[in-house]
Amino acid sequence: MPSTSFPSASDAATVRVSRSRAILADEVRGIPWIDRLDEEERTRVVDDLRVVEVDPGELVCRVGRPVTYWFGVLDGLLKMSNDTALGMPITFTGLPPGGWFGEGTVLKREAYRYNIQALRKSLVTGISVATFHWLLDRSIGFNRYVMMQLNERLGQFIAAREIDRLTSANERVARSLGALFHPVLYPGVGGLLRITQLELGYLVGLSRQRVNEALQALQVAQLIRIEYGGLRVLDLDGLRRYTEAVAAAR
DNA sequence: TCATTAAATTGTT
DNA sequence: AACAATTTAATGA
Repeated sequence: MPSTSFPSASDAATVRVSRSRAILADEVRGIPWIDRLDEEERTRVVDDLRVVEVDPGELVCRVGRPVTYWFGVLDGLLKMSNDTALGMPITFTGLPPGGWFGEGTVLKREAYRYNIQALRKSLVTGISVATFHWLLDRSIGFNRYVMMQLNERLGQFIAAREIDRLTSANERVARSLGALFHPVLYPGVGGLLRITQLELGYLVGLSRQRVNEALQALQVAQLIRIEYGGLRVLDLDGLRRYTEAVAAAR
């Protein structure tokens, strides 16, 4: 298992729907918008929801493929990325538990505009395009959630552009973590983000060593606490405001 | 439930 | 990239 490279999207397998199963009652609780629905809506949704286990490197959806589902992460960690014209992959964001994606393309019934790849063994669920639109046509609560989602996601993309311009590795890690700990977008994360330093490296585009170094700096700055297989946030605002100048002033 | 072993993750060079 | 140290997960009595 080489630690330097991650399977590229081009030669990775795509998850098949035939591998999916029905959702368990316990797993339904991990869906942030389920409480916004009434009895009838919830029944139809639970009936429609499919769950599939995704192995590291596997693709949940691929650029250009027709939209089939609106996806959500129940457990694990996914990466949203795209290939530039030059063939270099650019990571937009990580998707921790509680995150839902693809609403933009589902809304317009277009093809997916990015690749979603599992960084680790993950549990992914989703509802069909038909059910998505059915909900959109009758549930105000669902509409509010989707609107919030679109709005917050826009903010994330803007933040991602800023992160790309940052030269300091410490700052990049800090800002990326700030995005990953988004309490509204990823309510499943809570105070503890389950992510290894290797996975964070794939996400931010840094070596594991450099990520380790950055995390230690952030821990010294009292912004996070490093735990085995994960990170705990102590100061979310501080993470987002973090700059090298502040650290140097210590 | 506990002890042992294997695997995963972190810290360091 | 390699290595040692640490933590967790798996196994079986």
